[in-house]
Amino acid sequence: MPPRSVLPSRADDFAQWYQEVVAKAELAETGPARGTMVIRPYGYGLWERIQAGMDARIKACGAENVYLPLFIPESYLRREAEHVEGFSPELAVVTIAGGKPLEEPLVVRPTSETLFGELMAKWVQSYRDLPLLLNQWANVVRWELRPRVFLRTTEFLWQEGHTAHATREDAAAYARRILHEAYADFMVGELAVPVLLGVKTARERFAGAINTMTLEAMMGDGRALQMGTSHELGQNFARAFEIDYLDAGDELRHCWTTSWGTSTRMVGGMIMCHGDDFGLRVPPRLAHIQAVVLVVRDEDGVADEARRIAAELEDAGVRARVDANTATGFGRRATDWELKGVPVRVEIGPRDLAEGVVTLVRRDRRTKETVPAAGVAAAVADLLEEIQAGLLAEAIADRDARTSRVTTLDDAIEAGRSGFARIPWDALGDDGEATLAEQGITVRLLQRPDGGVPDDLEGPLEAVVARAY
RNA sequence: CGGGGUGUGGCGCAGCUUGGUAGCGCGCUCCGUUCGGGUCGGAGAGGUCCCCGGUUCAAAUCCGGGCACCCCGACCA
Repeated sequence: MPPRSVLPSRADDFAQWYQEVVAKAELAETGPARGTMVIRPYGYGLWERIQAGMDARIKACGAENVYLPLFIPESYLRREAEHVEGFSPELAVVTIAGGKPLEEPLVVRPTSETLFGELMAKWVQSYRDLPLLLNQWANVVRWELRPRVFLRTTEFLWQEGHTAHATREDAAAYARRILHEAYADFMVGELAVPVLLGVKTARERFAGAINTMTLEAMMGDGRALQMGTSHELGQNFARAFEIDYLDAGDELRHCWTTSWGTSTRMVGGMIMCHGDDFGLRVPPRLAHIQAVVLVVRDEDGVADEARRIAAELEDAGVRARVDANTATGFGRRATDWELKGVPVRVEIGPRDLAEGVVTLVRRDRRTKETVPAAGVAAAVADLLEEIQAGLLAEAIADRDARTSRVTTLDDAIEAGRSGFARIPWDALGDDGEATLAEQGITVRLLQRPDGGVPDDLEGPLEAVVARAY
């Protein structure tokens, strides 16, 4: 008998579906304070994998990790006019400490450009100190109007990179390097989320940046999610914080800085991109448990055999776990692992043991297959690769099926309600963008017609418009 | 801020119109049974009915005031 679906139909209410999956898969729950989130052990396991994968790529791009304070003097934020204007509505500010009103309020960091600016100004003296490539893993706070678990929480975990360069070209190249080699590489390669890369319009640009680049993914309901950003900050912060250096000709010059970030939102994006009505589908390369060996009933040494198989899987490089908790019914456990999205289940019972076989179940298609117990480790390893590639292919096909090419504003509004619409930027422009916004549709990014990331806004550009989370 | 809605065991809810011993499902504990896709039966534990005040013999229920939260719209990684 097939299990009843534990989730509401996706067509009913995707946001509700998402909340249900997050709660039932034991990833996270709402925290005690408004808009905050408690990440549960299973959810944190996924986050740790994301963090490790991203950290390795960032380091490969030459950046080093640092840790800066949580509190920022309010005056720091004021130094860059656009920056403070952009963030002031969503700041949490400490005005009392030690039982007394503070002389200067402390802002709980919403992002750390100002703090990095202050410190970089001290650390950079000469062109020999450049480029200065820094990264920080930290929590930040933004008092958003409408929080959503993983996607937009009041407090969230992220990495924020901050760099200083001698020239505009060097800064621009580095911001793009992070975009491609760290962010896109990880999201496509491990999360199996096919992101579109491009630049933001002036309207959507980061507060204080001269150029904002983005990675946009399509969720299972056709809405867009920004999975990460990389900003060129020009000399705005260098001027405000006096991040200056002496060049080889003894001339004092402002640096060119960048900042870039990705967050726990990636967990949410992964869930909403791949999840189905039976719960999560975690891409194998990301999964902290890639295969669970499920003991149907512990008779005739089934549990011992399960442990042996798990050890064999580990030897083959598969992150495996044994579920011998037979006090809980088999159906219950099977459904729980399915809900958690573990890519492969190896089920073994007395009958299998007697016949020298196991039952292999792949989560992505929910299909079962009986295979000899002898070669199961190699079979699982192969299957994981196949599932990884399959999830990406499925996500690409789904996105492309929901992407239309249009040439008029009306068609863009229509198509943007349920998916992505590509429209020549000339046909839209600032006015068209404003009209779209009234309909709840935004320009997610601008691209070259061939999908490339533009270096400037000259020449032909295509806008991708959609509803966003 | 605008528009809707809800506060009742851990979670999800009914009861309120028409006042009269506080209930149901899930979860939890114990016993038995079942175990190859969320077994079944039985016995239990667990509640200031959001808060304050009023009406009444009697308030989860009616009246007044307050508080909190959720959903939809504008914001964001």
